[in-house]
Amino acid sequence: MDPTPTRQRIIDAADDLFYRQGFEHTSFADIAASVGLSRGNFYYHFKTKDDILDAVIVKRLADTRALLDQWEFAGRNPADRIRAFIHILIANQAKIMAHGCPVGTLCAELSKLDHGAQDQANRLFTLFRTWLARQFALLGRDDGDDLALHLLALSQGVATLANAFRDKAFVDREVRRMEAWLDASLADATPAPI
Amino acid sequence: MDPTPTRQRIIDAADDLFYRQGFEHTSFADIAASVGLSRGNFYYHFKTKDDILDAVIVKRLADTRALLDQWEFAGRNPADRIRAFIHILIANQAKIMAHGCPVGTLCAELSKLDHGAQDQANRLFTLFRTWLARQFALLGRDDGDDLALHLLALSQGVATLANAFRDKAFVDREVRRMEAWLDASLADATPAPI
DNA sequence: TCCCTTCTAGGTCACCCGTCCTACTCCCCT
DNA sequence: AGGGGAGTAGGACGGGTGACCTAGAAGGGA
Repeated sequence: MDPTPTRQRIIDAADDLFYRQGFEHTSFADIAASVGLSRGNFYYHFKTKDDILDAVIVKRLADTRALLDQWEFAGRNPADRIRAFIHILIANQAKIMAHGCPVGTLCAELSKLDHGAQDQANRLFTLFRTWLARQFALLGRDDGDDLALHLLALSQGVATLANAFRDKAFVDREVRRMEAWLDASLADATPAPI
Repeated sequence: MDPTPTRQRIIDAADDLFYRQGFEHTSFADIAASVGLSRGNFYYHFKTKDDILDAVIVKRLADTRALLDQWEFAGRNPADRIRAFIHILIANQAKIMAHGCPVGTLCAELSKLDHGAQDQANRLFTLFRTWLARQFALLGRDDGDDLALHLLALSQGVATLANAFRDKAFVDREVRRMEAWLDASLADATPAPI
């Protein structure tokens, strides 16, 4: 029998296609072909396209929470956990160079569409933000949220430029720069200049 | 008579709509309504939608070159010119919080669409990149391109998060951080940690 | 005056989209 | 054996899309 139910297979396929092609540019036919189902049958599982988007965002939120929990468990200290975050740029380098950051590009697209799911998608950012802020707070920084946003912004920008220039060396350089910045931030009692 | 020819008015309207709504989500009807023309008449000015996109990118390239030339002329030294770049985040703050960076969001969308105009759009990034790299080089840095990409990446990320969180204070903080980083980069003979 | 270029309005065309309906198959439960 | 729910296939629908055509208005030059 089928190990994963059809509904989940639809969500997985939509997740991947929304990432690679964008939400608006992905049609029911695309998802149907990817899953191997007939087009019209989707109505049984999802009433509208927005319902699929909601399900995809819920899945991404769950996946992200699981990822953060894993880092929380595996990292011996907050600094190592932050390094784990920085290293998604390396781990997902090929995908990021091909399609950008899944979170950033989705939020940007929904903003252009003035879509009602914007707030839900932005919660993906918030997940990383609060998690990073807590790690910095555990390191004794009282400006944890500020540092979290800064690191998040830099990684977003690296993803955007990596997508545009497809430059592997650039990503590697920026990752090293972030690691050096992290070390400097921890060494200083007072906040570093950047 | 009309001060600006119709073709230019179409390009201007498309430029604005592509920025606010995205390229794919903007239809001929949208542009026609914005300009005040009939729908079918577009074929006379532009054969295809891609032709309009090309014209919009050409216009943005020209506008960007003019902006960089203005900074080149007005800035007393390279450091002031780089500060002018940093301050577009303040000057265009409202638009950026509403719709993100025009360059970054366009390149990201064209990447998802696998559109043939990707390379042309990426030249917008290259314009800023080479200009910034030259300013850093004039300041005696031999890693001007690296610094240029870093500053470009950070400003892209700030635009992305500003669009998601609509947080004015965050943008102001990051601008101050960039200014402090610039000052530190100039003071050091050796490259700063970040 | 008449022509000819430039520009415009309005409409048509085929296509694809999201949505929705109905008939059918399969399989579990009684 | 038979009933019923879950899941599927295929197609129909209205609407919007980019693309395209044609008739005609406007205006300057010969």
